[in-house]
Amino acid sequence: MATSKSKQPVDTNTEEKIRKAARVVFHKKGFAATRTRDIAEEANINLALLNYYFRSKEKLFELIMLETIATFLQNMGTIFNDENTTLAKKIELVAEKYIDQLIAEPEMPIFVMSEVRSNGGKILEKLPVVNSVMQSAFIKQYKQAVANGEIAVANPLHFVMNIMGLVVFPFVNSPLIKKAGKVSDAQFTQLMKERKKLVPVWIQAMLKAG
Amino acid sequence: MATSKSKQPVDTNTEEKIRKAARVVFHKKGFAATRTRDIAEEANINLALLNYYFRSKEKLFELIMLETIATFLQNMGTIFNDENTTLAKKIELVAEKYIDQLIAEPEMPIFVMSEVRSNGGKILEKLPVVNSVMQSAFIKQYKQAVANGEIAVANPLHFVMNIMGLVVFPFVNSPLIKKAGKVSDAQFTQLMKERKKLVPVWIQAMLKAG
DNA sequence: CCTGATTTTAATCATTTGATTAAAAATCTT
DNA sequence: AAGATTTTTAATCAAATGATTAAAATCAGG
Repeated sequence: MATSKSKQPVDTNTEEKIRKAARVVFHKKGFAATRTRDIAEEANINLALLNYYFRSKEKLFELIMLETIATFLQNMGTIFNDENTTLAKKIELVAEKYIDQLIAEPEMPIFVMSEVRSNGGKILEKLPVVNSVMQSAFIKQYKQAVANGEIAVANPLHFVMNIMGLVVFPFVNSPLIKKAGKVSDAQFTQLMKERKKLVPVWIQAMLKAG
Repeated sequence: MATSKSKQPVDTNTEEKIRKAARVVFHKKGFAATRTRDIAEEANINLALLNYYFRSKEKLFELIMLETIATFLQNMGTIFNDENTTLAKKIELVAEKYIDQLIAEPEMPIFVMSEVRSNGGKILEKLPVVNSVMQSAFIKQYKQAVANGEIAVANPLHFVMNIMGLVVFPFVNSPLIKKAGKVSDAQFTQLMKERKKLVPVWIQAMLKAG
């Protein structure tokens, strides 16, 4: 039976190699379009080892999916729930950190969104964190600002959708944007870096309008 | 051989029934997760008829995909290229019509985005329209406004990404938003209707900031 | 180095799935 | 209505794919 306390060097640890390969392939092609043979090839291992270490394609997939979402939520959660930063500062931090993360791993959101869809949203049940988003310090500060008359649109959901939309959408549609805008990969990355500063400014302008 | 000039009533036209079923199933599950048997079942036809009328799953899929994108581009294209409306009016119209369209067919964008991804963007080659987006009246008016000093951010790509992001993102992430925001389907639709008025206001506020 | 446990491999299964075929049924033409 | 054409059906194929198995190779402890 496979355990995680192997004594081999990390880069030759088979279990780890498979997990990393699975992450790459699943992120790129999604669950249905991925064949276990694709993962085996990416990991340079015998196909049977995939089942030896992870039982099934489904199990391996669920592991990768939960790992992917958890990493993301963890990063954002620390920003959202910091009691010592202002709302404006949180917006800056979210835009900056999130865009950095997406530059490093641009396929993440479309992967998650696609699978949540085909999954009928059932995966979200396994993520209790989702339920506490609206109780975060971030949202409390927003509501306070609304009460103070500093913000025009009362519903914080619009606010969250706006930030996420401005940050995530370009990455999810990068092929279209590159094609329509005649933009190279490097230029696209440059545009995204610009948005790290622009999104907070835009969000502030939106908060006063509405 | 199948022709399109059948004399049967439309709702019993087999070719049409298959196309509509294929649209439903492909939109919901994507290419890879869709089995031709799913489509046959949805259309209530014998499996072999799918190949009889459309040759292959790939051919049928490409038809649905191009049809889906073309319908969308056509609707947006008429708004974008109307010489007789102001930039502000175009923004209002795009938000309103696009959101209406997405309320009616919320799976459309995630379907297109997923497949463009797994396709490596090759489908975009078959859509020459994509290349002319940046030559639309919409973009010309934007550049003019920048020249007049009415708009702070010079690059119209940011502008397009912002509108699309604000409009499309909520639909693409509706399962997450409904779960995290504890929002029912009806409430979600109501939120989207609110955004028809809000998005143009926000965009105007953003244009002045920057 | 021997022995038992663990890991890896090659071969093979069983099922799923896209597609085809030949015959039957329905429709059209004259 | 007869004969030809088109459409539909049931059965089946072949390839792809997730998974298993039994044997071989490797490793760890004594």
